[in-house]
Order: sequence, then structure tokens, then C-alpha cells
Amino acid sequence: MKQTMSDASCEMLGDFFATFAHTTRMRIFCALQKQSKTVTEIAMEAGVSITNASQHLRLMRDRGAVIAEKRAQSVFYHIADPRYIQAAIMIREALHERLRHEAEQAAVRPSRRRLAAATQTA
Amino acid sequence: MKQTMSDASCEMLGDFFATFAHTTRMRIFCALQKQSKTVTEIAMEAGVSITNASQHLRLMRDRGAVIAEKRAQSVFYHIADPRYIQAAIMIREALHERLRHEAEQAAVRPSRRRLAAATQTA
DNA sequence: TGCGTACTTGCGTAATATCGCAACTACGTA
DNA sequence: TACGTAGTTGCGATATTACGCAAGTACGCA
Repeated sequence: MKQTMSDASCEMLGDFFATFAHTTRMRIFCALQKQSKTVTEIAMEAGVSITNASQHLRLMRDRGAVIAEKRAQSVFYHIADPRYIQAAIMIREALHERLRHEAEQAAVRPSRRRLAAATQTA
Repeated sequence: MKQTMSDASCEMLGDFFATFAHTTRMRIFCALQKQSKTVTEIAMEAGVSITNASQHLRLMRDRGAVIAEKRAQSVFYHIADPRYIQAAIMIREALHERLRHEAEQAAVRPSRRRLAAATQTA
């Protein structure tokens, strides 16, 4: 596996990240993690209007993040590649770990400050 | 490993993706893949002004994507977590695969059209 | 054919992001 | 202390993105 990236790859990856760089689109992505869903279902789960969900889904479809399939009156959307989910989970783990570290430091630092204050007043 | 995401995780991931949702920031990320570098070096590699690089780096730093370390007059930046690189590489592989498929289909479809045209004129 | 459901699209407005310029801070050295 | 290098920050102009509303298309069913 190549370990460096060309300029073209950077461009492409930037576009890909932009596809998920919005809370609503991320929620849509989460809603579709387990199975394909209709626009109405997605809109409900993401807590946005159907129009808005449709607009975001078009953007995601145009960039190859999701795939649309028309069945009867409904349009079912699903995530285009399971690796997108894998990658998201990997990143989420890293972010959660960082949050834990920050929480630990926040729990430790105040006592240090108290110590410093005590030293000063002493 | 948890396979579904909470609303908070979606929010957090959306912010994370936004951090890389720009060609310049993606180029900065690429430049830092192998080793830490100064703002001036990063600006050169990304092909932007030092001011602009600094602005993007601040955004990335605020969101925990990179870490800054001051040494003498320079500030060295490096990527905060190797998993970010792993994830980016995984996504890039998926995207490249999709491009290959699209290229193959583009190479196949025209002959089908020629065939259809020949059938029609016959 | 007419009606209802499901979704999409065009357009105007509002919110955000980006970038350059100029001014500013921080650090080392003569 | 004065000067040069390395980065950062504030601010204004411009570009991009998001969202709602209204209108439109597509499909199934009476």
C-alpha cells in the first residue's frame, strides 16, 4: 500500500471529507450504517425536512458516498463502500481516546493548581 | 468495537471531517505524513502563503488534527494520531478503486453504443 | 384518468468560510 | 537595545454553502 499521496489524491480526499463535513450528512451516514433506507426515513432519523435530506443525499450521491435505488415510489439509499464505515469507526476511536485523555488531564490539573496556590500562599 | 454511532459521535466526526474538507488542509496533511515540519516548509509544499498556512494550521490544531511544538524561532507541526493517516489511506484506496471501475465502464460502454448503433442501422 | 404519496429541483436569502493585507508577537543574534 | 527571521492575528472583501418555500416529476392505485 502506498504511504504517500499525490496532489490528485489530496484533491480527491479533500472532496471526500467535504462530503461528510456536515452534522446532517454525518447523521445520514450514521442512519445508513446498518441498512438502506428511504429519504423519508432518513429525514426523520436525521431530524431534518425531506427537502433538506434530499439535497444532502444528492450531494453525497454525486460524490459517490451513497448509492440510490428506486423501488416502487420510494428511493432507497445505502452507503457506497463499507470501508467508509470502517474508516469512520477508526477515526471515532481515535477521537474518543483523545477526549478520554483530555478528561483525565482536566481531572488532574486542578489539584496541581491547588498545590501551586497553596505553595504561593504559604 | 461499537458499530453504531450516537448523535454526539456524529457531531464530533462531522467536525473532524470538516477539518480535512479543504484541498489546502489535505495537502498540509499529506506534507506532514512522514515527519513534522515548520510553517514555512508546510506553506511551500502546499503552495500557499505562510499566512494562509498558519490560518489552516490553527484550525487543524484547534480541532486536534495536528500538534504544534515550538523549537527556537520555529514552530513544528505534526499529525496528532497515526490512525488519521491510516483512515485516509483506507478511504483513498476505496476512492481509487471506484475510479478504476468507472474507467473500466467508460471503456466498455462506448463499444456497446457502437453495437447498438450498428443494430439500429442494420 | 385523476389523486395521493414520495422525492427532486429552482431560486432567493442567510450563514460560513476563505484569503490577502497589514499589524503584531516571539525569539535569537549582532 | 536594535534588527531580522518565524509565525500569528484582526479585519474586510469575496466566494461558497445551506436552508426553506414553492413548483415540478415519478409512480402506484382507485
